[in-house]
Amino acid sequence: MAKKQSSEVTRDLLRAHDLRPTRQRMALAKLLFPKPGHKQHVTADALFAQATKAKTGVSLATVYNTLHQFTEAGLLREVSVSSATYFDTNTSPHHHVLDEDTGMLTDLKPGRLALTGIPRPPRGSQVTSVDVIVRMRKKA
Amino acid sequence: MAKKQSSEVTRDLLRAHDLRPTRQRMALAKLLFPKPGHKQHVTADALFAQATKAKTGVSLATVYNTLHQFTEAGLLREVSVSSATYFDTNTSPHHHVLDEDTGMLTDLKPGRLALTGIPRPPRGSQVTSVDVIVRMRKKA
DNA sequence: CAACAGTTTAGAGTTATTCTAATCTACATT
DNA sequence: AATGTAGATTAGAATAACTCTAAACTGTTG
Repeated sequence: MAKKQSSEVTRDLLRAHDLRPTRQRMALAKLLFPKPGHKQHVTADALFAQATKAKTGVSLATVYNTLHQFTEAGLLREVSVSSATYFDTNTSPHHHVLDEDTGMLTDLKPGRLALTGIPRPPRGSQVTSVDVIVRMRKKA
Repeated sequence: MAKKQSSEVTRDLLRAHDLRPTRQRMALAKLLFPKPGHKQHVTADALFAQATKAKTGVSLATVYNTLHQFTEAGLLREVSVSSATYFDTNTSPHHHVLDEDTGMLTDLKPGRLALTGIPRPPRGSQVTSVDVIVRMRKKA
């Protein structure tokens, strides 16, 4: 049986990452890490919905705060790009570098970055695009 | 001197892609393709600002419509991911497949997809992340 | 040049996320 | 154990990037 991670374990996890074990963080951590090794992808909205269903008193703002705190602590990894969409007049396949400080997007010289092993799509589906975005930022 | 692409050339470009050469599309095409081979990245907002500065009467909605039409026509390539951010409890480096029909994000088996030739960041900068997102969708 | 399909538009609506500033709480210290 | 306070939470407003709607306009075809 998939037993829920104990409060004690969760508390220790938070403490180990310098996060005060508040009621809200405990609840969210239990949803995110029900047991060691359990992997999942979650959006802020989905997590908020789960927390709400579980009658945890947690606001959406707290879900966002917590997800970012957990990410900073290394408990989560964020997957996304700048929310803006760029349109590139270069229509040949190539990849991009995004300067997070300025928002500037530049092409990666084609051929420099190689990508192999793109999975075959299931029958009836097609790969619409493969985007590689290397994000760079000034050192703190 | 970098001469602006003539109206004639622009008109032909649009016609060749089954797009009526309206005043608005002509203006935007000239901004996007000032001369053959000129490559650039542009956001809807930035293009709208350019068009506005050039005193072209073009609405923001038209800029969006036009960018998408040009993309469908193959004149542009869109660079972005789903606007939502996902948080992944798997913090080890790996890449993702996004099912565009359902919004479901799944991990790519590590090792399957290999990435080589990631550029060295300029001094003082660091690579914050390298995201590879393979997008799939059901065939039309 | 009439007619209509295709296009444009202002402004409202949506979605995902961040901000604000007031309230609350964990916990180190008394 | 009570207290002080830095840290945390919250409701709701604000923002950003689009998308939608439905009315007005325009290229093109006959």
